[in-house]
Amino acid sequence: MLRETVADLFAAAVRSAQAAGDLPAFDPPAVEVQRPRSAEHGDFATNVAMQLARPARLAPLRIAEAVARHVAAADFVGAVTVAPPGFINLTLADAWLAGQVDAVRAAGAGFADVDLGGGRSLQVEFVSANPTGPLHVGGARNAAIGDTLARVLEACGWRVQREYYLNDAGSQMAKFGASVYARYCQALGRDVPLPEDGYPGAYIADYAARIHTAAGDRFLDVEPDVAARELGRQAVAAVVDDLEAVLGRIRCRFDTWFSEQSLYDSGAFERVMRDLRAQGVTFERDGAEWLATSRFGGDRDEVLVRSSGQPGYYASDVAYHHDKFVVRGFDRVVDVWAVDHQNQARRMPFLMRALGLDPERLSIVLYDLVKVVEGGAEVKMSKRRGTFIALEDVLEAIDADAVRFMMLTRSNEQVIELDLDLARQQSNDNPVYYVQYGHARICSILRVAAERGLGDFDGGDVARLRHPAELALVRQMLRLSDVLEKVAADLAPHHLPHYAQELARAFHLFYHDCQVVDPAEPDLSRARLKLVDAARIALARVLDLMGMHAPEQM
RNA sequence: GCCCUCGUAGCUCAGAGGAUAGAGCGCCGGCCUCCGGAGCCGGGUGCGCAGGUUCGAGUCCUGCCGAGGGUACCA
Repeated sequence: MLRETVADLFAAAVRSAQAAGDLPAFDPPAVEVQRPRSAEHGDFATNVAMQLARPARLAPLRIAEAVARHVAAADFVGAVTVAPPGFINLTLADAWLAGQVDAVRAAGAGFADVDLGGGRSLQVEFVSANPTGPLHVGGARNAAIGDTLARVLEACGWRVQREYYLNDAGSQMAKFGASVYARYCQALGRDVPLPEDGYPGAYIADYAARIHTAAGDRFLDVEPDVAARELGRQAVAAVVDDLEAVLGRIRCRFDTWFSEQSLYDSGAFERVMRDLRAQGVTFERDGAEWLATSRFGGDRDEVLVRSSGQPGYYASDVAYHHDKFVVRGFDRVVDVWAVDHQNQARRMPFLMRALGLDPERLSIVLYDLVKVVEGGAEVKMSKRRGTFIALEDVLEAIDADAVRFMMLTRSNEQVIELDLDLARQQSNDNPVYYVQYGHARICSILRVAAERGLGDFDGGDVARLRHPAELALVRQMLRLSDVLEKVAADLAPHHLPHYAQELARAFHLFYHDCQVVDPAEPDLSRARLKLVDAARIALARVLDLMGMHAPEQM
């Protein structure tokens, strides 16, 4: 926001310099504004003079000086300077910065909101792990990414719906049902072997036992195929209950749990197929029905209906995304998938075009795997093999906020290595506590202030805030909007925890340098209490956007 | 084989084509008669290798090396 204002200011300065004859006339390029790494270089910098050197045929430094002279006065502009090889640096005005403390407090819970979505609808579909067993830690990464993106996109003005796609159709489901059926029968003394390619995990027996408790042994008399299907259905319902519970523990909630099977039951799939056939983008080959994705940019065609008559997995993707965009009419959809779906992700744009939809409306967030190490060896995770680390078990050892922070801090493309032994040992070192401690410390200061007769500081005059540490803290708070824009634009939530640490650091530094509550200096105290209160708002906002608690005490 | 991602400090990781590449952990040494020491300060020649593009490359391109993932009428 502020960044754009600064860019506009520089762009106007370029035009003004041209109008005054200080620069030759030419079409100026878009002005790029960056945040300098070093504080000596001010709050914002532009390289526009370097970019102009060629068209203007002048030395960058000369151009920079000319543009800098034409930067209009504004309340937020403190100083405009020029530095070799041609940077124009802008420093925010101290008085304006101090004034932002009141602005932050006025904004309250909506602080740093930035309207990019304009109220348009957006669906974030995430987790969507197969409902055939407990959620493993990789699912926690998906959950942290998806939920945080949903929160950030809401803060960015999108009307967000959160969805979990239940893969409750197809062959995996049949194997799951057969596995539950086998365990159910075994528990009741019948020797029904686990299917060859069934699920070997011990939890299958738990679900069988739960169904037995609820429904008794009546499925023993039901024809096995029918019983397996029904037990599968009931087990999925139980799994979903468990998923909802464990996801709730890491503060993820879903608006809808969308059943894949419903696409077939409702006839939605057949309707989409009819549309595609009518458009002539399907064809028969080798007894299967294909979608001619190669006509839409794909390097191959995709099977919709297998020669067996069963729909392939691509069929579900087609029908499901048709439902999202055409039936339900989302303006945008963000799907959060693990990197092992990279091929599927690559094909999505072709699917969109085949449906007559703009591929830009669909974003796929691919994140890399969570590699779990325990006892010095990697634990290969596979539900089908029955070996995996359940999120639930991790949460026994590590606090939910710490788990989220860990999952969020790495960029999506990084493999996360989770050493369980190390994590258990070091969970108190998790940086989330540094951020939360800042928040708790502020709350403590506010309590002390009230005890010492400074509980009402609304009349404090922020103009008294001039200390470098005070202004540095304000500067950090004001960055949050930029961070949100960045997270939303790149669908990269990892910027948030990094920013949170910097914000907390700015607060701790300020706290170290400046006495907040000082009855001998009531006016200064009231001004600083306002600043501290604003910092509380900012810290609470960041923590909430990451789905973490902002404790008043620790 | 082909495709995708990654390779930055002892370890785990940030880094919006710009200025002197940062943080956490670990290690060493300091800091409160005062609002929470889960804090603060100091201690460091690390961008896998080789070319290229650019006024400027950790960042973009090519090749190589190393790690992971993907390459079905499986989901």
